[in-house]
Order: sequence, then structure tokens, then C-alpha cells
Amino acid sequence: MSRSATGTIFSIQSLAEEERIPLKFLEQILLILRKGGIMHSRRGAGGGYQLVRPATRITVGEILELVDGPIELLPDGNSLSPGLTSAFQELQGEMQAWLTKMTLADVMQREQLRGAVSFDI
Amino acid sequence: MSRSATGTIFSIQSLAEEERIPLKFLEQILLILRKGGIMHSRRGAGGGYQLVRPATRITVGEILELVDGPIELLPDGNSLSPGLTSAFQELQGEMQAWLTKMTLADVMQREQLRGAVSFDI
DNA sequence: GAAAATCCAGACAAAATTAATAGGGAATCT
DNA sequence: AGATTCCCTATTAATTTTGTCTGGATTTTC
Repeated sequence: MSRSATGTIFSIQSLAEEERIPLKFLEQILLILRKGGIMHSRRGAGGGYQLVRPATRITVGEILELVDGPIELLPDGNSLSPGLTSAFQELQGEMQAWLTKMTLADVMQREQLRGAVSFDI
Repeated sequence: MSRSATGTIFSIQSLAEEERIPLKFLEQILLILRKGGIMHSRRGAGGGYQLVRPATRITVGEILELVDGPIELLPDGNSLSPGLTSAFQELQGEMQAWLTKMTLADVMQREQLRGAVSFDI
């Protein structure tokens, strides 16, 4: 019963129990994901959350940026030398590229290959 | 008068003044680099620090690991799903590869290209 | 022996990060 | 109306990180 299938709807509570995450904690994360355009929600009885797009079109980078904020190796007002700054910008670019290629579907496939616990979100 | 030339010796104090870093702070860093086998030091009058190897054979990753500890995207006792863990391990591997290819000489060349402040260490 | 310089262990505070908790408000279904 | 479920803001607590400072001890040169 994969919650990562596009149409599947589920409640915060049910997911919180399965993953053993505090309900109020999970609530905040899902809220962020909805505002970020990754999930859709419906209130009231029978409501819940569901993915807006198929997992093949949701990237890890997208989720990470929403939840953790922008991926930046360099601090905002960085005092590093221009050469180091340039180098780290390059690395950061490579990380971004990777994070943009890696989709939620890719990650879920890796769960399968490892044959372990089922994973959702 | 580049301090990154292999033979050049300099004192903590002179570098601290130039870079406007607290002397005692810089001292700790240089100490780490020496223990890590990147720098050599000589005590007493006329002593100081110098690079052991040419900058072409010192990598940014080496320095970073010494100063900041191991580069790890995943926390030590990570509770992530196996699929996510696997994915992040892959990314971490790519970062490591990049950091191992990028040498101090490469960084210094970028300083030149940007024509800005001279940079040492 | 005096001066110059590194060596070393530890204490400290401010800031940032992370995880969690709290308490109600608003919409929707039956 | 009442139950269900998401919505929203704020606060707390614990931990880690970062930068800095203290106070010497040791080695080397002159």
C-alpha cells in the first residue's frame, strides 16, 4: 500500500504511527511539502495528503530545498578567497545536478533492491 | 611572496596579521595541518611553517578532512531508509572524488584568474 | 640566558541547528 | 451539529558548531 503512488491519500496520523514520527513534527513537514507544490491535501473527514506528481517527477533536491532550505556550501556572507569560492561553487553545482537527477522513484527502487523495510514519502 | 611555494617558511604571527585572523586561532589550524602531514614546522627564532609537498599534491579534500573531520552527508547512526542511505552514499562518493581531484594549486590558479587578493595557505 | 617561535590542553560564549511540543483555528464530511 | 482532519504560529529544549581566549611548556637561535 504505497503512499508514494500518485493518487494514494493518507492521513498525517496514519503515517506518523507507521513511521513512528511525532504527529506534530510530521505535520510541519507535510505542510512545507504542500506549500512547495509537491503534495496536495484535503481537509475534513476522509481527507489527507497525496503526491501531486508521480514519483518519477519529484526530485530529492526539490524536497531537500523545501525542507532544509537552499543547499549551499558557502555561508551567506562568505569571507573566503575568490579562488576557494569559485571552487566550492563548482562543487555545489555538481551536487545540485545530482540532486536534480535523483528522483523519488529512483530512491524507492533502491529500497526494493535492498529488500528492506517499505519506505514512504 | 607566496607562502604556498613548497620551501617558503613563515611564522604564525606574520600570516595571522596578513589575513587578520586571531593568532591563537590560526595556531590551532596549522597545528592540525602539521599533524596531518601537510605542513612542516620548525621551532625557535627564525622558525615557522612551510608546506611539505608542492601545492599540486595537496588536495582540498585532505585539508578539509583534517580541519573539519570526515565529510559525511549521513549522520553517524543514521535512521534513514536503506534507499535514501544508498543514494546519499553515492552523492557523498561523488563529492569525495571531486575533493580529491581539486588541489591547492588548482585553487590558487583560480585566484589568479580572478585577479583579486593574494591568497595563502 | 634571553628572545623567538611553536606546542598543547582546556575553557568559554555566542550562534546556529535540529527535534519536538503546544494550542488553538479552519475546512470538510456525515 | 459533531467528528475528523488539515492549517498555522510560536515556543522550547538539546545539541553541535564556531570562534575565541587563557596560560603556560618546549625547542631553537643568537
